[in-house]
Amino acid sequence: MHDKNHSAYEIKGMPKDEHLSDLADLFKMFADSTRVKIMFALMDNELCVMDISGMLNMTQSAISHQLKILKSANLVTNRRDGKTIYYRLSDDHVKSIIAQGFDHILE
Amino acid sequence: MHDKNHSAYEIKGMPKDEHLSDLADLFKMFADSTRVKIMFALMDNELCVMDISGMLNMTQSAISHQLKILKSANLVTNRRDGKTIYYRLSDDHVKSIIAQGFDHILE
DNA sequence: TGAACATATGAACAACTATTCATATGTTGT
DNA sequence: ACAACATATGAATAGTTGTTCATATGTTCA
Repeated sequence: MHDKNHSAYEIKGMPKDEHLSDLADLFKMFADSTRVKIMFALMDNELCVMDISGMLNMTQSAISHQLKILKSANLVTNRRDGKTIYYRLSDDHVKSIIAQGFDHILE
Repeated sequence: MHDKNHSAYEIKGMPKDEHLSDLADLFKMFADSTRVKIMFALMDNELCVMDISGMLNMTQSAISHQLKILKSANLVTNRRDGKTIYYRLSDDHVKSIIAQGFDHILE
């Protein structure tokens, strides 16, 4: 049976559109394999752009663009040391989100 | 070897490209606010297409297309009861992935 | 069988996105 | 100041994706 008089406001526990949009935006960051690879690479150590570029066998520009996107989402931060800029994950949520994703895949 | 795909596999602890692609594909499912809303709506009860369509104030077609995508990713399943087809989440990973995402946002 | 209902589907279009290429910015050592 | 290096950035492009519209499939009941 279904109730035709349901309105959006009657949905229990449904967060506001704004929050659901933010949630989707967060997952967008993990929805590209290049970005996932970058985050995976940053799990253990901080790395500079050329390190990542070499590891993933992709151009410096492509990596730099993606790092900018990840930084704008506050998933990575960086520090400058001379000419080199080292990137690292900003917090442990990144690790746990990726780990949880793998849990789902490897079952 | 200077095989283009070889270098990525030399990274310690870096899963294979195929798995990282699967991971990104999984997160793609959560990277659209319509799909997140649908999954959220299915957290408590199973619902038919028109229920969801009404809740989200979107066309039946749009919801049906997205449900097909979610089903192809094995995130939802369905059962037919007469004319109506009820959808539900296929497992609890969906809930925990969304919950983890919210943890990150609400801090 | 036919009408009403519930859902699925294909094509088309607009919006978005990741990469490439060329170039700019910023840093170090000479 | 200049050359070499490391990274950032803007524009262009190709590929992807979500929604709409029209229509098809499948089910129930009279």
